[in-house]
Amino acid sequence: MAYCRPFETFLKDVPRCPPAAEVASSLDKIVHNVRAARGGMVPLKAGGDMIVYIVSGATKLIASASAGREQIVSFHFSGDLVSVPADASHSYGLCALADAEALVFPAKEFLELTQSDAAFHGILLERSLTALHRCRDKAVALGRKSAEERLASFLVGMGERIGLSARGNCTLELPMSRRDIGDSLGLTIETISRQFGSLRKAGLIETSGRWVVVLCDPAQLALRAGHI
Amino acid sequence: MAYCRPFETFLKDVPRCPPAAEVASSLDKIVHNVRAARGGMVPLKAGGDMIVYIVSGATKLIASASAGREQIVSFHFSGDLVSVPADASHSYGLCALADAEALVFPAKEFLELTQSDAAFHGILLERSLTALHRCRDKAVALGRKSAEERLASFLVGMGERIGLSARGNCTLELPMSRRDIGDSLGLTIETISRQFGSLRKAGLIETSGRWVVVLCDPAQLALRAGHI
DNA sequence: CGTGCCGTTGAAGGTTCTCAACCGTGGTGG
DNA sequence: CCACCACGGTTGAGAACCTTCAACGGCACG
Repeated sequence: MAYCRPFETFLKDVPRCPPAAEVASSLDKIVHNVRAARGGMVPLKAGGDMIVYIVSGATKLIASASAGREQIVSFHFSGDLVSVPADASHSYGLCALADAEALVFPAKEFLELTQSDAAFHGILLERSLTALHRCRDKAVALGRKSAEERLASFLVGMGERIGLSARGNCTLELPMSRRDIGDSLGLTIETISRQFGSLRKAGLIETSGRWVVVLCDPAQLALRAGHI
Repeated sequence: MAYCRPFETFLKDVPRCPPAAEVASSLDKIVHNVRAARGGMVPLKAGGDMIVYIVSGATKLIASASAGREQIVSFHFSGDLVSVPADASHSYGLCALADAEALVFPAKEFLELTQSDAAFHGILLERSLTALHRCRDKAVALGRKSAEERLASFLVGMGERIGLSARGNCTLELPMSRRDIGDSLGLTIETISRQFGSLRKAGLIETSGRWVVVLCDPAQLALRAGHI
């Protein structure tokens, strides 16, 4: 029964109110409980879109274009729900930034089984719209912003999602490498490094080691991010 | 009662099966029937996210970053459902490419009212996931692709959505200007023009006037688009 | 203490942007 | 009817930003 616990976390976390026992048990039948070590791919059964619930850890959703180029489409943390398409213009995969535990559902069955539960479906819709809005903001950054603006934008966004705010500043423990940040912002690691240096020199951030970043003035940083 | 017809189109087009009369009449109470002339903004009541159904015409969803830079996030044609967020990192607006007619719903009420209709909500979820997947593919293009690949990607995508296929080629009547294409691909009009020239010289497309593009070999074009 | 990975820094190069001029089309008015 | 203008698109030259290539530094691990 210990094997079951992540699924129970999922049931408690995602729907606003617990789904009918029947729905829960049907979902339990199609779920795959998986783990991935830091740097490894989250194993997704081939053949169809998947819905993945991140139980613990942190992950990146990677799209591969031709010629080995990789674009990180989004980062996901525990509690997030990710839709991973199988057939698209690019090939997608989910990769662990830190040791991760996830629940994998075939999307088609997942959506069919939850359809009877209006509240549950409502949550799914809400979450997918949030994901869409985030993806659009990312598209704006990739399409129209300079390297500095992209990094500022990234830091502000991460601050809002996983930062610890205190007295006007925000401390951030990034789970991803410079390379990951570059692959997410459409830039190279060198450019990321230089922009970190530039923001540091401007007094907007402080860094300590590879992972910790302090946003000294998030509002000012948001301005530099080109946000409205 | 003639005023009512777009709403009926919506009811017939969007849900797989007609919603309960009660749901339909509640939706009818919150809908705003709007029009926008070519080049004009689709009027959205301020104060909250909106869901817009495009009855006829063609539209672009624009995000404004600071300094007047504009990024076209997506194009939408008749039958499409668009979510327009009010509070985001950037300011969004819907603009008509051709004279357009649309139905505007406040998102919150729309989602609440349709929640009781499982099939309807299912469709909404499916459509928002499609939008998310398209947005991700766009993010890959903006983050990791050259100008030529972006344009090829755009043309292939438009071909799939609004092209007329015939004997291995695909004729496309674009409703948007070169500037719009540039704003969508994160490039300038000059670069768009040069890449059109380059694809024309390569024999992959033919153009006639401003609007008509023939994709001579869509498969080859998809290869140039850097698709997997 | 050596090794390997990640991050930083510097110099050269390339793709796209910016600026500018020119062309073709469609609409307007004399 | 045709000249004129406005607008969108095309083409060219130079500049800017980011990438590429390369070397170096620091931290973790064996």
